[in-house]
Amino acid sequence: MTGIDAGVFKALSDGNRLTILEMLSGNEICACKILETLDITQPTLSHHMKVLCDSGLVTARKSGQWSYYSLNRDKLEELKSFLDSLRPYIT
Amino acid sequence: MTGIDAGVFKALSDGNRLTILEMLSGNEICACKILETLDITQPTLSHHMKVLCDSGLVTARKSGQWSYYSLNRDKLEELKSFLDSLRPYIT
DNA sequence: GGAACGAATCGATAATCACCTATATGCTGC
DNA sequence: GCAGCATATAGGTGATTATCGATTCGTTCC
Repeated sequence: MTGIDAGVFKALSDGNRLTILEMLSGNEICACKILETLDITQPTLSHHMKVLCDSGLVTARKSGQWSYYSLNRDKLEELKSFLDSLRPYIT
Repeated sequence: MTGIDAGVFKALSDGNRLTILEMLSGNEICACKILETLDITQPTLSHHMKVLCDSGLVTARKSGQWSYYSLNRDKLEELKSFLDSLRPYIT
């Protein structure tokens, strides 16, 4: 109906990815910095960043050999709009 | 950090469950009504409703042999608060 | 009690996914 | 070119999950 994609929520449905999003709040962060924080290997982080980017929640910027990530405002707003459209039943 | 549970998003990460939530927007609906709409079997619907209830997004009410479901306002607010806490990076 | 109905549980299966190791790619110096 | 570093991809594995048919449970009505 609303046309929102379950894929966005699938991207959010992992503890490590939620931690990454919290790290990105207000910041643009390099992959290596995220790797220091999480207890996962580099390929696994790369996988998670791909999921987040593919979902549209995160955008990537490459500078030389480094990758910087940040939150995508539009997608966040889209998510909030969807949640706002869900009205609890008034008894 | 925020302490939000990835399980809530896991519950949202399925197309059928998103459709169910949209059906529940503003309404309290009987399971049999949902079953009419979705192209799934009754055991599968029962599974999805359990996932939604366990996540806290949906509450169930039994009346005789019927089960009625509705959205849980508090959990929805919790979700919105989390999304609000995610601030996009200002360039 | 017994039939009928809505809903939950059981058991199984195919698909998805998070994670790893190993390897490849791409960029930056020298 | 070559060494070194950051990141991406390939391939594989164990765990989770969406789905089904069959069955069970609980309620209603005769």
